[in-house]
Amino acid sequence: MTSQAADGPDTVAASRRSKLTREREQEFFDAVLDQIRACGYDSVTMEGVAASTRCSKATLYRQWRTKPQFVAAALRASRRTRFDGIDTGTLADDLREAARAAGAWSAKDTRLLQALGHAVTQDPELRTALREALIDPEIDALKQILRRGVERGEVPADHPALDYIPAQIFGVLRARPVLEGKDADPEYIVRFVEAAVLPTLGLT
Amino acid sequence: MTSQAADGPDTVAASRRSKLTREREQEFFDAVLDQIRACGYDSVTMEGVAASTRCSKATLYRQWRTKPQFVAAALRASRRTRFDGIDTGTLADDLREAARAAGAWSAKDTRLLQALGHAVTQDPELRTALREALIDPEIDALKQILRRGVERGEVPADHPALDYIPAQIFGVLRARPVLEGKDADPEYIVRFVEAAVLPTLGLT
DNA sequence: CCGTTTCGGAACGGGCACGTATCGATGAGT
DNA sequence: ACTCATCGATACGTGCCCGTTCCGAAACGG
Repeated sequence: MTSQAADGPDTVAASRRSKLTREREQEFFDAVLDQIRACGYDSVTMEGVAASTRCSKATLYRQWRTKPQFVAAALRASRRTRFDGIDTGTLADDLREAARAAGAWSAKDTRLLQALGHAVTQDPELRTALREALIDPEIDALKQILRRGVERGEVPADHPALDYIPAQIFGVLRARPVLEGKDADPEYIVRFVEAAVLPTLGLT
Repeated sequence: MTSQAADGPDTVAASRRSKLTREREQEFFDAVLDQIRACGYDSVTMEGVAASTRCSKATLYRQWRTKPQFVAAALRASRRTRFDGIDTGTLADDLREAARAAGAWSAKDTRLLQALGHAVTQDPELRTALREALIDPEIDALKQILRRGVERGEVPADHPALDYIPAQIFGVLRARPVLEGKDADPEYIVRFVEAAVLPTLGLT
């Protein structure tokens, strides 16, 4: 009893219209995202997710009306701040740190982005869910890093390359698997920042 | 008669095991690539292609055994050198020219790349067809531009940023639609090259 | 000019996945 | 201890698409 209450008293008391625990729900989300990474969005089936989590298809449809809504919920639940809260004091080190985080970040989420890349253009809800889960938080964090650098006077506010830096890092991250067939590891992306981004900004 | 012979006498005389003309074949290819851009790879159906080109499904299956093989053939047929043969004499202008070409290039082929992005990880034949049709030719042309610049002494051969330039341009090209929701037009990508790439290489 | 071949059209069998409905079992709340 | 909602399992109806097959019609080729 006491051990079960460790989940948090109000967690259960709070309006849970379902008997599924949060952990159980997260199993469904992990399963569907894993299958999307492996087989692509279209090839993922509710039946497959139900089978791999040993739950009933009916259960999934009771909680989420349809497959896109289910996937969107999974994305929203996996929303995490990954390289947020970086603040070393200098722009160069902040960017290096962000690059390192992005490199570690890359492997799984790049796959997810790739697999959802086209599905997202069809379903608006899926689109916003993906943006809010994987894209906007990181881009915003990056922009904040840059803004702090500008405020410290490390780089002029109207530096023409500033606007392109998020697209550059995101782009290179996603381009390497296509061009070289390897995932973009931290070493690769840090080296890129030091070789291309920092010199452009006049740092180092 | 004479006007029909304008197709080329040997074009017909050459071993065409099929009654389909090259132009007719290209209609099929254009149709399937258009549908892929519009609906994604998985959603494309042989029935849809047959209907939109007013041919029989049987005809498609007579020429190509299966859907991936058909799409791969379409990709191989659409293989074109886009920004090849650029040679202005200076590295900076070559890169500007390549950027302009890439910007015009982008709209349709970025969509195709996006739509095929995941399907390609499943089917090796599709993968090589896509690489040979859309990726390798452009990357090779870009590398040649850079190599000529090195040979002219405009940039040191061991410049650390050199290796990243193809990935940068490709990456930024594909990143903008995701981050900003607009296609990367020539103006955008040329501005990027001038703001970020050229300064990094020490070219003003 | 006539046989042969491939064309376009249509129907078919098979499989698969969506989303629904039914049914006993189980666990929570009173 | 009893009730009731939700669980997992399963079966079902529907629609879609693959790949095949059959059928005239039309176009080559000799």
